[in-house]
Amino acid sequence: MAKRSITSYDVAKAAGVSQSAVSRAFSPGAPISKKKRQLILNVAKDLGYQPNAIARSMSTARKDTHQRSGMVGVIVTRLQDPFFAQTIADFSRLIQAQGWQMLLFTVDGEGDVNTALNTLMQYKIDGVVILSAILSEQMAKVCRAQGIPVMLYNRSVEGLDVNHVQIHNHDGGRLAADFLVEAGHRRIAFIGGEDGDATSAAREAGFVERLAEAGLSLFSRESGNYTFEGGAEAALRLFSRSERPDAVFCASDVMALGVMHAARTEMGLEIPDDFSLIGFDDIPAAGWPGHGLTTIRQPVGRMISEAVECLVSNMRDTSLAPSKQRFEGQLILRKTVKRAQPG
Amino acid sequence: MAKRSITSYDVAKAAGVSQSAVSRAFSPGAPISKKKRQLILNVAKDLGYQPNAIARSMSTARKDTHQRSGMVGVIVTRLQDPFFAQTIADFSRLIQAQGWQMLLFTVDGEGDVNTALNTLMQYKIDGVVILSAILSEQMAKVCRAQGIPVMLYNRSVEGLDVNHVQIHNHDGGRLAADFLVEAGHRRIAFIGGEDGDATSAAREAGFVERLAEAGLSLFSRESGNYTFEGGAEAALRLFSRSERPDAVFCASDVMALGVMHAARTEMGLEIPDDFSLIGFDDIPAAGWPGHGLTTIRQPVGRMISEAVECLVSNMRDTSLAPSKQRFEGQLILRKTVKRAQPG
DNA sequence: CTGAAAGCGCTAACAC
DNA sequence: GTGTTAGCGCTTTCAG
Repeated sequence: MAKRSITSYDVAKAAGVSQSAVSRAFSPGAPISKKKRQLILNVAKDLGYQPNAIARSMSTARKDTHQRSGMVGVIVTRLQDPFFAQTIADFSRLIQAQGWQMLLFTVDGEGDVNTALNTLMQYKIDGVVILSAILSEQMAKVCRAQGIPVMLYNRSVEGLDVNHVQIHNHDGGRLAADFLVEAGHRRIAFIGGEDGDATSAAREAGFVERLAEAGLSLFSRESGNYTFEGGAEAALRLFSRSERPDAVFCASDVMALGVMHAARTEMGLEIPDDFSLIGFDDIPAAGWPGHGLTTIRQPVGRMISEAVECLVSNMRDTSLAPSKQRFEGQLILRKTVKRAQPG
Repeated sequence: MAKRSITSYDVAKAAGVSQSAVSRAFSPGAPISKKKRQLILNVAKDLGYQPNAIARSMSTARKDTHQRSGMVGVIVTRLQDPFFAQTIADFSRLIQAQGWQMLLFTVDGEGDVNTALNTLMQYKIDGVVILSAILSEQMAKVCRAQGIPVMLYNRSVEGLDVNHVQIHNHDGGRLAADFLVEAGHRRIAFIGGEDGDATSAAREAGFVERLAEAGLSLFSRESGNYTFEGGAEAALRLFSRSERPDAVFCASDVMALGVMHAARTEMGLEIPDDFSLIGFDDIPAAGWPGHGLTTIRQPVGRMISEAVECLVSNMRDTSLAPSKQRFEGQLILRKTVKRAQPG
């Protein structure tokens, strides 16, 4: 039932000027006298006029540079995960500050990314960031063809020429192993995320590599599906065997906290007295005093601003070459690792 | 540098049909023969053509029903908060399933809501949901005038004729008080969210009301700013006085967990032996075994589907009257409340 | 069922 | 500076 909304023509008529004058009044730097602009702005405010971003985007489509909609697409899995929630929150603030809107798409599996991307592209987004999901070579090509910069966050794809920023997962795994080995642990277990997940696999590979250098191999391994419950269940399995690990490294903090809670509450085990525990990410809950989880921190703030900065410059100048940034994880010492008892 | 993207004209030419045929091929139910549609769809796929949602939205603007952009705006504060993260995650999935896209706007203070709404309206969103923030009467009027349905989630505004779904905060507060009183507690404290926050105030009011019926008044109160750290600090203040509470009710789980961790780790207090604790929301971490936080659960799943359903029907038929839904919180018994020691 | 043509609201040449 | 005009890509009458 809504009546037709107010257009620049309505304002023009009311202000006694041409429609293009109204357009100019709303375009910073357009050739128009101060006085006339002010008049138009006033009339516009009275009428409650706001330029139609959709129409604006339509008409700028003409330029050879691709259509600027002012929207960037964001594709994300597991938004309810604290790590991603934080990431999205930060990203949202920064991209807004740069004058872009965020079109958010939640996907369940990695396969949905293509669909998501297709849908987003129909909205003529100026760029897209993909959180922890993979981009098919074919879609990468499509994006390039359309001049849409892509930012892969927390994931990289071999041989794909797109921007990415991510933590150095392999090194992070090494860091964890190094610390555990130096602390004298010998029966070291690993709990990974979803099976086949590249991030988890890279953390594991680095971890195992460093273990091998110390003459050790993985004592046991489980999958925890990147969830609290998954971590807890993995712990139960790990410690139900006759031979128990003396240290556990988890591919994410959420899983590590699952291990911790299960250990204390369901298995009557003390951390770090009965075994040492290391996580990955450094989510807020890891630092809660009662948890004190030792972990590998991802510098989320710096990573996100790098990602935004990079994406923005690519959107402003689509001819820029993709940049690939890797950040080093930092070992955060808290209370869940101690020197192994000899024997 | 991107070349002009593929339009319906390109497809028309390649398929040897008119442009309008292409349009019809992509509009379900449009008058076109099966054979021709199939041909066009094939050609389109070969060319990598996808209809331009922006342009589509432009041209449908003509109808007297308001412009359908296929986007709904979402305005949110504190996205990093687990409760909101869960809410957004659920909302995102449901609204996508209904065929809408989500334009997400993060605001810092309540004052920014107007700005956010204005920006979103420039994108001609079909509807908007506002999470835990207030809507000015003036903006409500503007939305109505433009035929944009508004859904207030987790907040209501007296005398404003817009949709809302929320938890019954007052009753939730009563529930908490009732349980504590029945358990024999007498020195009962409250930790609120941000000062002046209506949600927290309503929970407190219900809480205090039930206390009064038992002949009690609030033993003490603090503000915890809806954060973990705020809750922890509030606890420190609460227990540094000579007279200590025997029970604490927090306006949110995050704050309650702050209290719990501070109590155990920094104050050497046991829960529930030294005092009882109740939270509000029932976020995932509340149920973690080591926490076992007794709390008032918000049925997020049901609330969100109600919100989406309501918003969607309002978007499909803008003449619908606003609906106001209130859900009852549910007391979840876990391990942080016990009968008070006599004396 | 089909093609031609008229817009949706705006920006950006283009003349004055 | 300013008004006029031609599109941006699409949907939807309107004739046939």
